[in-house]
Amino acid sequence: MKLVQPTCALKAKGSQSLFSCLTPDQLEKVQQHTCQFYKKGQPIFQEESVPTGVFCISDGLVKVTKLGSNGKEQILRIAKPGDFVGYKSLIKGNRYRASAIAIEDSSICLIPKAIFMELLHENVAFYQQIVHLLCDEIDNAESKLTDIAYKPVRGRIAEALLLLDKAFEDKEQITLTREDLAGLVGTVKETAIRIISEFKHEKLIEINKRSIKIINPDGLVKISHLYD
Amino acid sequence: MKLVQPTCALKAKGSQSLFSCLTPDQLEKVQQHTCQFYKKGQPIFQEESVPTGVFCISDGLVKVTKLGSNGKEQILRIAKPGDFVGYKSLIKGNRYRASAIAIEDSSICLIPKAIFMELLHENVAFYQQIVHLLCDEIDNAESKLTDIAYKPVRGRIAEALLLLDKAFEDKEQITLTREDLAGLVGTVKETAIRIISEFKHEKLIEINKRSIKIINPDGLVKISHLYD
DNA sequence: CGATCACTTGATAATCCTCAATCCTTGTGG
DNA sequence: CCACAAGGATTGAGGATTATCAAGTGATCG
Repeated sequence: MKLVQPTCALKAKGSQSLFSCLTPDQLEKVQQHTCQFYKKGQPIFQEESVPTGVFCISDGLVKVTKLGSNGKEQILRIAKPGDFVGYKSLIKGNRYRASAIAIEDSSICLIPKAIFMELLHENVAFYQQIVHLLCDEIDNAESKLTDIAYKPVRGRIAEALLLLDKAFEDKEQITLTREDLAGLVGTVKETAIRIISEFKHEKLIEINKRSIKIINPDGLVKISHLYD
Repeated sequence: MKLVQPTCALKAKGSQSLFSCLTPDQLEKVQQHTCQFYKKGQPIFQEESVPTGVFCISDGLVKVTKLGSNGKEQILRIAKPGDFVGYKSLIKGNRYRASAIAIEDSSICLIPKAIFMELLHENVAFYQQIVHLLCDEIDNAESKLTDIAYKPVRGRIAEALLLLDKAFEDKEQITLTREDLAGLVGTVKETAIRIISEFKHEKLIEINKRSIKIINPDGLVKISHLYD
C-alpha cells in the first residue's frame, strides 16, 4: 500500500471545490490525512457495508455501482479527481447503498467520519455545498431513470458518450471497458458493442485499440435526442 | 377555487412530520396559509416552470412526473397526505425538473418560498430533516433506476403493487389508472394491463371494477425478487 | 509465450412495444 | 332516469428491440 501526499483539495478546481469554503484551520484538518493508492479494479467500499468516512478522489477514476437483477451492475456515476464519494450514507447514518470501485489506478483520500461530521456542523457554507451536491444527485438519478425507462439503448449510449467526453476531457478519448459502458446505460456488453460499432461505421466516433474518440458530437446529440 | 383550512401539519404523523421540529412561532407562520383545492388531473406545477414555494399535500394524492422520450410520462413518486413536493428546486434555486399532478381530488397547501427559506435558515433541525428527505429521494431514485435497467416489467409491477399498497393502506385497495401504473414502472399501458391480468389469474390480486387488491403479498414478493 | 481479459460477431429467443379494434365504466345533459 | 359521450380497460396480432448463448479473435501482462 503506497501512501501519497493528499492533493484532493488542489484537484478540485476553484470555486467548484467543496473545500473552497473551509477555513484555513479546517482545511488543514482535512489535509492531515493521507491518500491511499487503489489499483484498477480494487473496491473502495462495498454496498451494505458500514461507512467510515468520505472519500475524495485525488487521482484516477472511480465507478459507483449498484447491483441489479441477475447480478448485473448498474453504474450510477463515475467520479473524477476532485469528486466526493460516500457522503450520503454518512449523513443518513446508514450503510452504503452502492459500491465504489477504482476503474483506473487511483489515489483516494479518506476523510474520517468524525472530521466530516465536524465540518458539517461547524461550517454552514460547507453544509450547503453538500446539500447542493445531494440535489444534483437527485436530478442526475431522476433524469437517468427517465432515460432508461423510455429512451432506446442507441440514444442512451450516444448521450453517455457525450457525457463521458467531459469526464475524460484531458485524455481526449474515452477509455472505458465496454462492459462498464454497458453498465452505465443499463444494457449488456454485447448490445453496447454493437451500437458502438454502428457509431464507428457512421463516422461519429473513432476507435483506437479500445478507446473511443468522438469526431462528430452533433451527430451524437441528434441521436440522443432522437426520441424526445 | 375552494379554500380550506390547512391541515397539512396534522396529517403528517408524529415525529415523522417535517413540522414536528418547528417552534410554535414557526408553526403558526406556516399554518397561516390556506390550502387550495385541486381537481383530479389538475397540475400543481409544471416541469421547467419557476418555483413559488413548497407544496404540502393535505388531502388527496399527487404524482410527480417527468417527461421521457416519445412524450411518455415517467412517474418519479406518488405523494400522499403529509408529503412535501417541490422543495428540491427551491433549495437549488432552479426551475422544476418535474411536474406534479393531482391524481385524486386534493387539497394542497402552499408554503411560499420566502417562508420556507426562512425556516431553513432559522431552524437547523428543520434543515436536517429536509436533507434527510433529499437523501431518501436519492436512494429511491437510484434503486428505481437499477430496477428499471435490469428487472423485467413483471418484477417491477409486482414491486410497485407492494409499495403502492402502503401508500393506499387506508383505502385497502389500489386505485390507480393502468396508465399511471405503467408510468410508475416505466412501461406502457398495454403491457401493464397484461401483467396485471396474469397476476389476477395467478390469484395474487383481485380486481374490483378498476381497483386492485393484493391477496397474496408473499407471491408478489417472490416475483419481484425473482431476478436478484 | 501462454494465460487471462477484453472485444467481437452471429444465431436465436425472450421481452416488450405499437397499432387497432372493442368493451366496460362513469359521468352528463336532456 | 335514460341515452350517449368520453375516458379507461382489454385483447390480439405483429414487429421491433434487446438479451442470451456460443464461439471465436485480438490485446496485455507476468
